[in-house]
Amino acid sequence: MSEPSQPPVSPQTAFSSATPYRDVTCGDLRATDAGRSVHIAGWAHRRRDHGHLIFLDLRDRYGITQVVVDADESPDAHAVAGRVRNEFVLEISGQVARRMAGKENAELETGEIEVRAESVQILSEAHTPPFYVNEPDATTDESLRLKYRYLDIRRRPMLDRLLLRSALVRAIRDAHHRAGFVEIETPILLKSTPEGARDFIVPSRLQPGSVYALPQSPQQLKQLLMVAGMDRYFQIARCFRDEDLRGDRQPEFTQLDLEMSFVDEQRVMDFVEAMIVDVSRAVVPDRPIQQLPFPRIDYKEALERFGSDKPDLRFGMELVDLAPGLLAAPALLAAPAVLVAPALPPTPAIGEGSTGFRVFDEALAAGGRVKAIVAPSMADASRSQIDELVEFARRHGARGLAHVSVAPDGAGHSPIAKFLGEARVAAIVSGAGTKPGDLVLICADASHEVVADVLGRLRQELGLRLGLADQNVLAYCWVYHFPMYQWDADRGRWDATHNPFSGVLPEDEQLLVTASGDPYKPSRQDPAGRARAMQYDIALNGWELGGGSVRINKRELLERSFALQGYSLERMHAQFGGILEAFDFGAPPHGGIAMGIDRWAALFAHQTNIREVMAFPKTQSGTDLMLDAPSEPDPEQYSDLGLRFVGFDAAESASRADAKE
RNA sequence: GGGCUCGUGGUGUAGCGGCCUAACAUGCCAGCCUGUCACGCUGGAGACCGCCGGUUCGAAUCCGGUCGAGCCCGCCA
Repeated sequence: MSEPSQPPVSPQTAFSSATPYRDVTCGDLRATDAGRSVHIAGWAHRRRDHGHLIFLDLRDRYGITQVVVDADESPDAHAVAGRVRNEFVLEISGQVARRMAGKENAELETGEIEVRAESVQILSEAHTPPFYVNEPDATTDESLRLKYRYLDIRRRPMLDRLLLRSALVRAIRDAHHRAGFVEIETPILLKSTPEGARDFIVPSRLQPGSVYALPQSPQQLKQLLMVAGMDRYFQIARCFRDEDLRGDRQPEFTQLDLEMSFVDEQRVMDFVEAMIVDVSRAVVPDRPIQQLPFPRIDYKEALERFGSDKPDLRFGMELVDLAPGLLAAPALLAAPAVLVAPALPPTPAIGEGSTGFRVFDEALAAGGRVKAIVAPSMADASRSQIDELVEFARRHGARGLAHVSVAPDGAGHSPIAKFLGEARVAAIVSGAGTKPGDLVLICADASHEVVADVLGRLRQELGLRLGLADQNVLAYCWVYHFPMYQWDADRGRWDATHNPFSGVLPEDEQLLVTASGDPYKPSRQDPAGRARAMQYDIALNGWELGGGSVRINKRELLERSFALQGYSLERMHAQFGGILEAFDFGAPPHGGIAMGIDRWAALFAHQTNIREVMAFPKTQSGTDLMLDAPSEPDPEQYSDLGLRFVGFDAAESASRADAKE
């Protein structure tokens, strides 16, 4: 084998920072350089004019160097320096000198020296910037920052985040090359896929009437690369989804996409985990990883304990099932040892018991749950704070949110105590594992999903609000064994929860059948609803960082799975013919993952918003304020494409027409 | 598609029915200043309060609409 593992190092690429305009950068000079004659260039960060003496702070990406212009030493340079304003681009030549004793600036890397200017040349003048380029901490309206992003990037915080992102991508590449992965680009002009997010569409000029779609991810292509025998592939891939934006979602974003052949779930997770550890240690060496190996949590357990499939493990506050204690309470007053054990899913034997509170009883009778989280030290929450939490719960589908506050003496107090009675309130206080001063927040609903979702979101929100999460810790965890499908009642079929090609756990393979016996007549009662996928998500500090699966590589199984998802054979071939045919030519077992680089970079940079780690992001309404995109196309562009612009919807067109009259 | 918040000199904020001929800080312009580093001192210019309409004797301030930005729900296999 003659596979080059490392590219040869060319001496030409060890490129010095010297250029015709400079010998050194603004971050290079130290005390040992005193006496050197240097050329240096950069932006005027700040000017301090003392009359005969002018100080210029010269800035570039690498640092800031103080330049002194003395009217006696160099009158010409002094005259030019008098005209300099902030953000002018300058080229300066002079002598490096140690600063006078006591005048060093410990804040600057170059603070021991200064450049005594012999000449100052203005390479480019500059308007007064629309915000403070030289005060990086000054709060600035984000739309201004986006409109003048090139100025925002001159500031240290944005610059540092882009450098961090560059380091992240580099570390990812290094880790993959070390493990024998091949980096391969896949097309941006692709074919539309019917499922999932809305596609961005690009009309074809050479095939009038046809369109390309931009990839939502290179999913099928990476599987084809496995069929092609590439064995280990990765890519830093740009992906596109035409959905509404959020702080953690942009219409175009970057994924680390990888796929491996001859693997099972464990093997993929093992590699990805090792890669993540390497990358984290390389990029943010000061941030401790909470637990190694990463916890691997079954999907059902994650919902049961944390109410989330991307739990933030930096703090506890796990969900507690109150039903057993409530139902048992009147008879025997407390059995906390049993109640604390959180993880096991089954609801207690219901039917005869009552909690005394109708809302709880109805939820349980309908097969639902009564669960709680304990908010530490929130017993003294004000009425309006509680109301806000109730409102939060309602917004996420709960009908309400009950609470019990624990007094200093350990007694529980609650507006619903009159229904529950003392014994049951005591059962909640002890069963939930409270301490005096805690607040128990209780959600009951006929739907376990609603209870989990509401309490999971409350947990995350309160965990951050109460400062329970260590901002420095990286708590990675795996969540795996997701259900294969969820029932789509509107369309009467099963939807892949993740990816239509995800494989089923071998022991659940026999569940991929319908109750009706006809594979093309799925129903809610199908055993398929219980099937678990070879699917795993990686979460970091409560964010979904990525997800993947081991794929189905057997044609027969793929057809069964697609049938459950409502695909006739014809439609399956129309949509996925290429990959299906490929599978007939020998597809190895394979699996992989895709991870959100933007989110990863944001978390590394302590940001809650991926725009902060993107050079040129779009606003929430999908516009680029700097370039003013999107914009109306030229009519000629339509005719080339065989398109005609029919305008906005009827109502809007009418109102526009009215406006013109 | 929906809910909430915000929009006042270049920037960040204050003002929230008459005291506003709109305040403060910073920036900008001019002058002075030989050791500053958020230099300092003196003086000056700069906003009709996002836009449109309404209520009122009177609107930056209240109401409606609209535009823009943000957060959230829906959406995001």
